[in-house]
Amino acid sequence: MKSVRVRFAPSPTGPLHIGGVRTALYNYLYAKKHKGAFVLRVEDTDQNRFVPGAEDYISQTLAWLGITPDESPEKGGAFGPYRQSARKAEYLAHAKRLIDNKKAYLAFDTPEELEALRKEAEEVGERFVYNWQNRESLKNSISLSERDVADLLKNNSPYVVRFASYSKGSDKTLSMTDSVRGDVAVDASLIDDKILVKQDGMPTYHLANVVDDHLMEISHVIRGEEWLPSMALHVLLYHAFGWSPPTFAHVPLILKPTGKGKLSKRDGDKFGFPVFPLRWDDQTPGFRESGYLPDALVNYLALLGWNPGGERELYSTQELITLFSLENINKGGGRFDPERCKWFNQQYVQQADSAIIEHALKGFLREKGIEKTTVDTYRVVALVQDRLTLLPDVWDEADFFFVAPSNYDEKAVRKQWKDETPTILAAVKTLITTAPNMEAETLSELIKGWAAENEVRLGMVMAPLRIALVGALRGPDVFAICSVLGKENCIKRLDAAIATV
RNA sequence: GGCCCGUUCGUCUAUCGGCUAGGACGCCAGGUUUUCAUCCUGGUAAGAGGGGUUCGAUUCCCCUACGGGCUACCA
Repeated sequence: MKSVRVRFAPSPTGPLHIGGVRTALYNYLYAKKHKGAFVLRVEDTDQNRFVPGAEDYISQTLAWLGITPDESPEKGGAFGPYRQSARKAEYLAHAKRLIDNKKAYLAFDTPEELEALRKEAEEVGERFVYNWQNRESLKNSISLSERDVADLLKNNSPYVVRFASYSKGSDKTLSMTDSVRGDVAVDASLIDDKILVKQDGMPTYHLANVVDDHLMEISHVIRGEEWLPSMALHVLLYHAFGWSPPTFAHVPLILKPTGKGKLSKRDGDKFGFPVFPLRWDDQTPGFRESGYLPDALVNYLALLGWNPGGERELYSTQELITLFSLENINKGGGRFDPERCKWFNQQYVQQADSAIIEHALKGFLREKGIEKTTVDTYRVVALVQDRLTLLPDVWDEADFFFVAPSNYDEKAVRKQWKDETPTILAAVKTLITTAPNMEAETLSELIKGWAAENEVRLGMVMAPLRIALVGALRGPDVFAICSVLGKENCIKRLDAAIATV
């Protein structure tokens, strides 16, 4: 049994899309499950669309998510180079091999000529297809005499290399198997003569992809559904080279939350959720900047389009590896559901090591210019962690620990602030001042005891106390807040509230 | 237009011929918390339509509808 080698092969044309992230994840899970290799190969054969920084973005994303490649441009490996631009000679040699075997040919038709033919066909309601039916009447090394071809080459006439995908007499039906979809049959005579080498001497995706997958000994090609239509072409190419094709698995697309089509950047802007893993180009924040935990994203993405069966929702990456299988990938496209994604994050944030939350909190303190504080951030985190969904929520939940209220929630005051409130708070202040310690339990007993003794309804104490300390009716247990705030802070805030409200 | 792929609650999904169609998100209601959130309990809601095959179809086959992808000297 051949060892498992899979690859993730993105083009560095911009930030990695969330669908691409999931494809990478499935590749990773499959590789790890079978103790195989996960290869990152950069497909930068289109010089026009190349975007600087995109490759770096891809590796950073994979690193952040913990789906790190075993072989990559950065890391190297036994099958390098891993950047297609560095493998040009390999592709040209293979193209030549095909030409020598009459499986490919030189085509001299200019883009303008082809455009004209397309237009012509369109006018009669048809489509121009460059294939076995007309290749002998077009300008190429099959139709032209050897002499004409030699002349054209001598004159440096630009040309491309085309694949003679189908020729008269070959088998028309091509039966293939896809691990996700099962048997797929295609009429080979309908496939056009795809360009293998462009005028600029660079290979197209199809050539480079097939050559590399073979040379890199890729056993399973797990890629997006958008490639399903070219599976037949690729299989034909493998045959033309005399190679046996790898196993294919085409994963469904990720669709926008509502409406039609694929998930796009606009959807994120519209609904207010990230669509890119990391921030790109100072634009909208990515999942990382929005406070998503990598494991949560991985968990959500894994289950969007794949399911091991059963009723569990939460899986560690290790469990995903153990359970993963190509056959359990769904056939239909799935909508990205921001709410559900958030729920996964909430689950992970609540289970997270509190140091992660504390780190986020300290980031906010730095950002707000709060250099030193008497408040213990560790204790704050313990109090607010289970109230968080996204990491930045920590500030919304804990801000009042570090910044005394500058105003008091009007509605709360109107409802809770009575004539006798200042007197009650003054008494509470005395109790806190003279308390033997600042344990929440001690304060609770002290204040509740005082209220009972003096026949003051507890509600008359608790709500105003909370308003005085927090500025509104929100937050964790009020005695816990007192405890973490410390004696001095409590007294200051009580004084301020009594004076201002 | 042509080719290919798909279709179970609003959304993600379980079911691999026996179903009172299960779980999760969301939403609604109740409880806990003298606040808010968390949390707990309950509720809401689905096999696109039509033909077959079968004792029996969500499950297998066909047609239609709808959705998606591809149709570049882009990947």
